[in-house]
Amino acid sequence: MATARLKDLARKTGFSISTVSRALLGYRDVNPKTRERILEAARELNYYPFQAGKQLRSGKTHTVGFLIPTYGKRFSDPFFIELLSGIGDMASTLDYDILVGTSGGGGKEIEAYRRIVGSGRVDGLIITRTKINDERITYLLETKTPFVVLGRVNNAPNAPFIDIDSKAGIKQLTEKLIELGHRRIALITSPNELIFTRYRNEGYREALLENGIEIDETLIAIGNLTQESGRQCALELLKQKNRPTAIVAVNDLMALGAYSAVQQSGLEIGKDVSVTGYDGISMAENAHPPLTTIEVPIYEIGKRLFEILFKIINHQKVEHPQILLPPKPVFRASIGKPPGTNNPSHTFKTGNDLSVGEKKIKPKLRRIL
Amino acid sequence: MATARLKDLARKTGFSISTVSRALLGYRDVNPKTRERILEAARELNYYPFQAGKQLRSGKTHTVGFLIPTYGKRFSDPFFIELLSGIGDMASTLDYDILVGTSGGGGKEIEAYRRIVGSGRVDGLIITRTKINDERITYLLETKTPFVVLGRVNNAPNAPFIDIDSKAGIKQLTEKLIELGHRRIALITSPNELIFTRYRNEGYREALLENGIEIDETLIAIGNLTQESGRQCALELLKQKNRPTAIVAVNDLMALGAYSAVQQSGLEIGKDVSVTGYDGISMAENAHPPLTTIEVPIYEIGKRLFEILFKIINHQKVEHPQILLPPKPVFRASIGKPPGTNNPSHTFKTGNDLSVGEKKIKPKLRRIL
DNA sequence: CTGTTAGCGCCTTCAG
DNA sequence: CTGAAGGCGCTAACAG
Repeated sequence: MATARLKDLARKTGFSISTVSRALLGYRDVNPKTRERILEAARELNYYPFQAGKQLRSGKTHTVGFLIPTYGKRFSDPFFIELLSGIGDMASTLDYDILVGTSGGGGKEIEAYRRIVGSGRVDGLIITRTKINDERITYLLETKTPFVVLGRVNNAPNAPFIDIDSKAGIKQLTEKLIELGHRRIALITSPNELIFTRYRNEGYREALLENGIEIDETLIAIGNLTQESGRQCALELLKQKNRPTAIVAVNDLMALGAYSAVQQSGLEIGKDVSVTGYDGISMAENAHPPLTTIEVPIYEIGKRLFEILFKIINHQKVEHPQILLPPKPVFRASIGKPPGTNNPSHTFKTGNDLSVGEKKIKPKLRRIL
Repeated sequence: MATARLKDLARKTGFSISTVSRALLGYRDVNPKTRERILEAARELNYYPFQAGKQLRSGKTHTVGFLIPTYGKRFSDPFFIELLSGIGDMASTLDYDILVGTSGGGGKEIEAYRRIVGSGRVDGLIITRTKINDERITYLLETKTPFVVLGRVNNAPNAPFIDIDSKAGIKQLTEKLIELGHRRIALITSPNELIFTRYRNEGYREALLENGIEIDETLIAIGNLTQESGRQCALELLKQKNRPTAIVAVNDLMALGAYSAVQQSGLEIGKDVSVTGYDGISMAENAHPPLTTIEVPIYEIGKRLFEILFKIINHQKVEHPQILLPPKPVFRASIGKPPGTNNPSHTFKTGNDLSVGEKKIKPKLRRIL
């Protein structure tokens, strides 16, 4: 019952190992009857080509690597499972596998990359959470290892990537808050070394400055992207005597953490304090009130990231190696006019999406019928 | 700049390939000076043994497999990222990698297992979301592939596993609701074919029956473990004229979905409707109000699952191959007395854990001082 | 159309 | 203490 190998198929069918191999690979110089018998035997014995042998010959692993970035031990952004699902589904469609690793406790992250690439375990890598002058990128370029980035990098102008224009995204959310009448708008942002922090901070700053609002550094808190850190940052922000009436968080998890802080402080989201996030994880939609955020089609992006990487690995031409998608803000009940405004505070109805990035025409037509 | 191989080290140091190999593996029959020179060269050239070559010789992949169970495309239970982090951290400590796959769209799940095992890509597997008479288990037993299960199986009495006694867990939560005065307690459960559904349903049924409450089948809804399905199940349940005053969901994600439904219906969680979950994901703690649930130390369990699998793979003795952990209920503000009771409805304070599984003595002492 | 042969990188006898 | 040789499973060039 041990797993079948070419040898076994050869013995069983009476042909040589190489004929068996050729038949299975679909070479044309094999007698159709022979091929049929061999395929039959392969099915019967549940044959799957032994990967290591194949790799040794071909140099291909049919595997791509993805290292889960971890900030501390209880890292659990659902974002990554969706990303992984997207990558995984497309990978399995194209008959690839995914090697997943973690930076593994205290070990240096780059070391994990060196090991995986150096030992020839993958044909390419998908990189996320890029940092300023990211050493992983430098290493992959040096070793000519194919890779694709979710997000952007600053040390490789030609690196293939997919990203959302998050500067524009955060800017739009901030502008919406300003439009609603907010002036004291806080920002819960991410560590400075992360590339995307730059873009998101910039969006916030631009929105304020263009509307004549001065940047108040005491309204800016730096979290580590976890829900708990969002809660703590928000608690600090709300402690101030002249507390903010709105909080812009750079990811949904921290925004949801801010929810806790607001409610814990006896305040109401969307009324006393408006909150926005970024990512569009499903928890955002189902939160109470539903969270205003930027929808990121992360499952789809995962698929497309893999497609790009696949093409690079197989030396196919990549039509668009650098994709910057427009942000898709979704305004929900987590934002409203600041307290002290006459008008009804809830501008957006619970559970009702008002997507800007997407044109929704169908519903209107339906109503007419 | 191509990756260094034994050949390169041999050329560089002037020794033969086999001497280099032995030096690197720490064999004692190598001249210390020789070894030093070889190790030096290895460091310099950034040598990592080529995995495929090693595997071909040794039969070991130093890799374990984990297939993400997907119910539909937007599956995103944060539970799995934490599990994966635990597995991954322990794996990297013991110098193993993880091969992750998805069932990949419509493809049969078992096919993915056959391919991964058949092609010799892994030394063992971690299995989750087991079904009744799970065919994966049958297959792994047949092929003598090492595996370990998160949860239990019904078709392999000796299969190594780690599980929480979820029957007892759900029972404790249900009993607590009964104790608070609830009589119409609904259940949002999972598909029947999942093994754990049995245990959790049983806990619910036992709690009711032992307290003289009849099972009302109209109070039982079956979801698919996603937040959205929890919301829909709860909506159905709350539509009834004689609506339930409490909802027991078999996982946190569905419980949080129920939150939406309750609030959408203009009701208040913990007051009009009590809700409990299961898993203890971080979103449960940060929800509003915080969710009563069973804490599952999933990161730790991931680590221990890998340890067990590691031992099985390496033919080490496993002291406790079957581990059933006691449930650890955490009562939070999502539950209270049913409406119409005189006493104040909020028995549990927001954000204050009242863990039963854990003895908390320190706080009391602190108060005395 | 089919079989023989060589070699990918590694480890491990076996000789010396 | 060191080197030569064989073979894990697979593919591809070559011979017939």
